[in-house]
Amino acid sequence: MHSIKVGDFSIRHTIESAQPITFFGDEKGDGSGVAYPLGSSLIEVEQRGDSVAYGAYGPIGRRELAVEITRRFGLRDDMKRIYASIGTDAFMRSAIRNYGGMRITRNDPWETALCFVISQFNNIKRIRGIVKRLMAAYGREHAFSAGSVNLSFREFPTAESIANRSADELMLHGAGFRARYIRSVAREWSDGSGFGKLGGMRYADAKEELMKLDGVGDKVADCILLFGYGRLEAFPTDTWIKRIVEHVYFGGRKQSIRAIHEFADERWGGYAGYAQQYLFHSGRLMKTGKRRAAPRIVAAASV
DNA sequence: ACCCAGGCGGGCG
DNA sequence: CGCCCGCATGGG
Repeated sequence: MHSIKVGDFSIRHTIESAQPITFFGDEKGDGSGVAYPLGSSLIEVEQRGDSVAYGAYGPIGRRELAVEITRRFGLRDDMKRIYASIGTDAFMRSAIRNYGGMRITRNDPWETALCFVISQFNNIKRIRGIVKRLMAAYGREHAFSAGSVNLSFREFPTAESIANRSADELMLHGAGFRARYIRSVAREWSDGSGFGKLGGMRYADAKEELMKLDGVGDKVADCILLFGYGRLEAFPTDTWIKRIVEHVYFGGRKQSIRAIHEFADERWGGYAGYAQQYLFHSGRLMKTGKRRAAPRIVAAASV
């Protein structure tokens, strides 16, 4: 295990805020860490105080691993600057106080796309279940043994491996009416049309490009841009965010999605994505009354 | 038994 | 455009 020191970081709040990494990672019971597959390696991360310990099983090199951890958990984000930028009202400052250190994770674009296509009109528990079953069915399996340690895990399924499946087959894993969206997006993604270029495009253009996909609308496109491409100006507006923004900033008056986007852009600009995550997490925990919700262990790959 | 979930596409006025 | 509807499934 290697270790680095990081300030203003909470792996627990980051994981519990239900970003893509939690959809396929195996969380430690106390929220202090997570294990997740990256290609043919299994990455482990654990926080102890202000230091982050990490390690990996598999071929990933030490340098590559350090880059991965830093990127995946947004450890280069300037939180002081972000807090100052978005913490312009009491509600947001309270969210920052309660969940400070929560970062926007940077995940693989395809994996993010799949997770959030599945997320539509669905609940987080079931989203995780569906993703897990897809991983079990289509993810390449890897096994490691070193001394007394034996472990196996599966990769996240590639777009190609899902594109070849029929919608009917995908339904068997509980995907429901999203099965045809999953298949369609996987086909487009594996067609080599190159969603890599989205990283270099203007935000509005990249979003428009994503929304051409069958099953990707305004909200899912923003999730892919935020969590998959690190576009911090994206402001995914789901039912939670809509309710919270209406309640906190519009005195409970109903707003259109468009109006909420305009508001977010004007108020939080380039860090709207961070504002969204703090709103989402604090709002959701308030509603469910689970201010200190303990994460469920969804372990399949145990060490 | 019900109700709803990190929406989306399609059809309508 | 804005609104309304149906949608597979399973956990609470």
